[in-house]
Amino acid sequence: MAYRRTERVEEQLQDKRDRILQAVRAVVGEVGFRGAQVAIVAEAAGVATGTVYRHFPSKGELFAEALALNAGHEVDVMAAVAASEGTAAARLADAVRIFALRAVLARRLAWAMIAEPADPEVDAARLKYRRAFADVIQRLVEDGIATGEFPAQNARVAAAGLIGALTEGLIGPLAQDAEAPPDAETLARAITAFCLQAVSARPYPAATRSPHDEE
Amino acid sequence: MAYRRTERVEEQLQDKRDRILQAVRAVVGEVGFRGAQVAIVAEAAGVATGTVYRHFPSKGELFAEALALNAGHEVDVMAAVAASEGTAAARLADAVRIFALRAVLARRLAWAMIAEPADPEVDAARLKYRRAFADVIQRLVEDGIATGEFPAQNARVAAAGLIGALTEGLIGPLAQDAEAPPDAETLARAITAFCLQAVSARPYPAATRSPHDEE
DNA sequence: TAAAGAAATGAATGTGCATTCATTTCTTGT
DNA sequence: ACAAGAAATGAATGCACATTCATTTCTTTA
Repeated sequence: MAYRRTERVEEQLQDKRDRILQAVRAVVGEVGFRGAQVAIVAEAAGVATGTVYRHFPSKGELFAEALALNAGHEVDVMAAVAASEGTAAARLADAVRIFALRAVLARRLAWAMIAEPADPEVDAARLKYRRAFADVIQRLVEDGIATGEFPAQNARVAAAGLIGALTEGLIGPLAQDAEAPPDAETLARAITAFCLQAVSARPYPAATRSPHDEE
Repeated sequence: MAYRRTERVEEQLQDKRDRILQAVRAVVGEVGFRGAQVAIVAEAAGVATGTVYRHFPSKGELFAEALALNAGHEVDVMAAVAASEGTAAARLADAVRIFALRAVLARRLAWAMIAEPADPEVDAARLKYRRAFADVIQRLVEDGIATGEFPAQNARVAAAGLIGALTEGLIGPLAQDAEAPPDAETLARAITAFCLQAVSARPYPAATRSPHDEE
């Protein structure tokens, strides 16, 4: 025998893998998932097309992992904010505001991560991380309820609602082709204000009429 | 000359066009955009593949028009509810609840319309109708502010937030592959409660009340 | 009933990319 | 320095569908 996978090679391999993932991030951040074809990513990573397939089984899985990397990081950031000092309301406001701020500062990438059509694997990953974000927020809402800062409410539904409000608020402005760029701070603040208000309010006594249930 | 496009032919043509659009609706409602290929739609419409292209310039535009048809109808329904009698709060609650209810009752279709990855043309149409929904809601919020039912707030942001909350609340449950089907009524009610609370925002008197005396 | 024009047909074509794989380049132990 | 194995390469392949278009069927007027 005359070859053993040495430590050094192992590292180079890992390194190349990382570079490919980074390249996905870079390319997607520039041309979105739609424009991100494997050959382009490979070129951006300084690697041949075929090499990509020595590290990832398919385009879908590669992209899904790249998304997981980013989303995972954002979840960590949010979780860190959520774990900081202060009232639940303040921490919730910070979590939302910082998420929004970061998204607006990397528009194209954020849009791709949040909303751009992509392979099913990518969509699955998105779902998973949406849930992760929602969990962080849900805990904050529960904290707030426990301390009496927020009224009793279904924290699970509220968390989903906040995530929805957050992404919707971001997608509108983000989807524009780079024009009409609302000031990042302003946008983030407006969204934050809504989110905070949304969980702070005392629940409205459920209205129950039922006309209009047509068809 | 020996041929003139008569009234009857005109009607048959229009009719065929409509049938194709209906077929898109049916197919997408069953297998989603992903599975809806032109040949299948044509078959469902009882028409040859090529015929589709005598009525629509491309798959993307066909599907976008089909989406516009559905979304337009839903906007109308919501607008009708919004224009009915009652307080702004009650009308808002009904608008949201009925939208949610209708969506859950046609899960697959709703998911496709709201969130499934699709051609860029379809995405553009989606954006447009999201704005239409948001406009209806925005007006309700403004009404409520005017009557003092809701506190002063940025109605535009609030409307976007509600749409986001609504769709997010729906997508989670809707994205599941038909399993874990939460009771439609219950889900719709939970989402509605959140949405109403979100804009109602009577500041919660944190210090002076026990958090458990409502619910 | 025939000729002129449209509309419908669906098999064949074209395209855009992901994926493969025969060949080349690099690593390692002797 | 060499042989044995791995890893990298990128041109060639394959595939899934949208789209086309030569042919057929239908409609209309004279």
